Amino acid sequence: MLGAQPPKERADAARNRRKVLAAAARLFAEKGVESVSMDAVAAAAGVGKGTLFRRFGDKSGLAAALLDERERDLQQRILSGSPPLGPGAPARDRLAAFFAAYLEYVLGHLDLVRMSETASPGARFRIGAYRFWHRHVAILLAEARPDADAEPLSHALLAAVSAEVAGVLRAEYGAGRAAATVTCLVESVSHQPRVTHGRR
Amino acid sequence: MLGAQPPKERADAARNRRKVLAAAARLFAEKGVESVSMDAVAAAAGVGKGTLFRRFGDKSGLAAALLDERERDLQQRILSGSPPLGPGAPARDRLAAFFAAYLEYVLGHLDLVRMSETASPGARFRIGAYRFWHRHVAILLAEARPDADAEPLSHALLAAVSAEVAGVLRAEYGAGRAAATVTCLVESVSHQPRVTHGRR
DNA sequence: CATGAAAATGGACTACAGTCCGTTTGAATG
DNA sequence: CATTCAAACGGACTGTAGTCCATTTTCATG
Repeated sequence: MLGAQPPKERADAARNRRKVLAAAARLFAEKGVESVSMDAVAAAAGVGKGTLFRRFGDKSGLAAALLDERERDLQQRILSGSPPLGPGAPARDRLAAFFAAYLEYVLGHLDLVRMSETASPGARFRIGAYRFWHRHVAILLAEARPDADAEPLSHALLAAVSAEVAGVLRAEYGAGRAAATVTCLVESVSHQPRVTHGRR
Repeated sequence: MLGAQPPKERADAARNRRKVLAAAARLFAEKGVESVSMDAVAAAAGVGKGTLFRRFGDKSGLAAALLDERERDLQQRILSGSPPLGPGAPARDRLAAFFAAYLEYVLGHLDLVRMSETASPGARFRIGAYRFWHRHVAILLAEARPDADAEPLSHALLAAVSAEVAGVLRAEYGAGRAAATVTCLVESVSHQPRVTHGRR
């Protein structure tokens, strides 16, 4: 009953998907993500434009597909790696570890991630991977700060490590201060507030 | 020595600027910001496309120009209004007040602000107004949390009230929880952390 | 292996942002 | 008022994202 739920992929489709991903990876590496047009990718891959868009939806989808492997790696380390990134450590520590690792991931593929987040408006929140990060953070946050509204707060924290923001932080202050800032933010939020009994 | 530093604006330029802003405001209100093209604005204003772009740079510039008045109002309330938004209140309270007011401003003009932030990549951080908000937050933060790196942290906090994030927060959780979340975030960050002497 | 329907293909087509440059206009000067 | 030239103008032009649909390919079935 389990198994190949998605009703298979036709042979020509698989072949073309590989051709496109290979061509896109090469072109992006050569000329930079920004300056490669979808026409150029289609031409280099030897497929029609329609094929390209049918398969990947838009430019952000193509970028997301290229990031997929790296993403899965980080997801695995979260789900079953060693603490504090993986299970076993206190929620606060796991949050800090996740944000540090995620920031490193984003900065390591900045242009691709930016493209995957900004090609179409709101793209960031529709990507499957974002749901995963959001869920992960929300669960940890609910544990570390049971008094807070974990789901929306998770969006708010993740905003600080979007490609645009992470890129500006590194460009203006350097990778070290960027990382320290994210850590500071996350630690500030993941501690229970002092009780503010009585006086305002 | 003070005064008209910018060497004046020619009469035709001023006339056209007014025509464009009026036409854009009308069209945006009628059809929604997203679905109005720059061609349509130029046609409705009765000016050429070149004029439109010469004056406003790009679509995000046009949106920013339309927001200008509302923005100045908020800036005035911050610089010389009554506390806690204006001067006089403790930094922590001013931060909370600013973020609440800014969130309300963003949500009140969501489409325009989104356009001003996302029309071109990185547009958000180049807009003059962003510099103002960033500076304001950084100064207050430096006072409330002298141990933190205020400038980058200010970017990180402002990320939570970008049009994209604010829009998602309201769409998914409603305006009330969105506001509470931003307040929670800001209050968490603007309190000195407990000293974590010794362990870990 | 023949067949036929669903899936995939490719490239012409549309719509839009943004550029370029020859022409027009405003206003400062004598 | 005539002259002059920098500033502003406008619309044709370019490059790109994304759509559409007539044609081709795959593969399950008999």
